Parts: sequence; C-alpha cells; structure tokens
Amino acid sequence: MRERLLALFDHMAAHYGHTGWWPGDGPFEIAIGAILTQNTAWTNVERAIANLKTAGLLCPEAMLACSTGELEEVLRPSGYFRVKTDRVRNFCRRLVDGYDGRMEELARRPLGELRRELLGIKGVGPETADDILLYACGKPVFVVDAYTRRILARHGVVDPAIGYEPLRALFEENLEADVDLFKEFHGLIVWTGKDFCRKRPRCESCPLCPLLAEGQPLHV
DNA sequence: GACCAGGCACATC
DNA sequence: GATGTGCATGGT
Repeated sequence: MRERLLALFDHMAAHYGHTGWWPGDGPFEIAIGAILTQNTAWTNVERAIANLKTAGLLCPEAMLACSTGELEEVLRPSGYFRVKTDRVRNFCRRLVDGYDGRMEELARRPLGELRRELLGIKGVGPETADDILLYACGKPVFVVDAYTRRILARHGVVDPAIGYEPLRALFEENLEADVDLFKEFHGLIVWTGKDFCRKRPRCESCPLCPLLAEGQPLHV
C-alpha cells in the first residue's frame, strides 16, 4: 500500500510540481478558510476572505465584535453565509477564550487533545479540524476530503464507501508522519481533483485508471 | 436552467 | 448506526 500511495504522489508531483498548499496569509486566515470552504468552491471562499480583509475583520476579536448582519454580508459570497457566520464565530470564541485569540498558543497543545477540542467546536467536523491541525498548526495529520476518496476509489485503491477515519488511517499508517509530505500530498490531491474530477469524470480508454485519460502524466 | 462544489449538524428510523 | 435534509453562492 505504501508503494501505491507513493506512486500516486510521485505521478501527481511530476505533473504539478510543488503546490505550496494551503494558500493563505497566516494560521488564522487558514483556519477561517477551512471553515468557509466546507462544501464550497474555493473561488467563492477567496471572495469572502478578500471581503474580510477589506472590512478589517480578519482577526478573532473583530469577528466577534462586529454585528451579525455585517459579518453575514461579508461572508455571503462563500455560500451558507448564515451557517458559516455562526461557525467562524464559534471558532473565534474558543480561540479568544482559551488562547488569548492567538493561533500560536492553540498550536502549542498536543495533537490528540487539540484534535478533540477542535471537533468539540460546533461547525468543525473531521475535515475542517484536520485542515486546521495540518496547515494552521503544523501537526502531522493527513487531511481527507471528497477528492481523496474519489481519486483513490477510482483507482481501485479503496472502496468508495470507506469512512473518514479509516481513510485517514490508511495514509497515516503507511506514510511517515511528515508535515511537509502531508501538506503537499493533500495539495496535489486538491489540484488533481479540481482538474479532473469534474472535467473528466470518466475515462473509458484506460482500464487501469478510470479517472484520467490514457497518456496523461498522472496515469497510475 | 439544472447541476455541482474540499461539510456539518440535526432529525428520524 | 445508517440514511436523509437544510444550508446558499457562483461557475459550468
């Protein structure tokens, strides 16, 4: 399994090079982006983050202090704006109450405890928690998302119905706990997913790789 | 104009 | 424990 995963990584890396994922200016922006991108195209999230910056709301204290209506309008482009206004504020409330509003303090906590705490915040599920742990706190956690499951299932590596935790365990048990590797691996999966999952949902010509067209560099 | 996007919480069985 | 539903904007 380790070899299959590394082969997948190598093919994607050969095609895309270094992704430098996650895009974002600092740990707090990354954490907010992780919440805003729930079931939402990243382009829409970018608009909302740009709005936050323009409005001077890209810090936990300001998000909590401003009116609900103002924050909703700023977040509107990211979709589900009423739900997400609540969710980002739940995160900010925990950050301010427990860590003086500082992501560096949050990141100081041990991985296991921190993951449980993040999952205890209403609006932060497994994927969002792991995004924050890996990209905002630098913890060695493998992030699973819809692309991860789809790409691996289409390559026949896993059952499409595999759950979040078993899929996370598959990566974490077969790869060394390397933050940079995990960051880049997930980044490559996101880029591959954006490129192929919708544009090329099927590949009839390639029996080994139902995802990608024959002759594509990503053929595994 | 239909369909989808890097989820999550909650209700119901 | 599995399955269904609401949440909402913007691109294809």
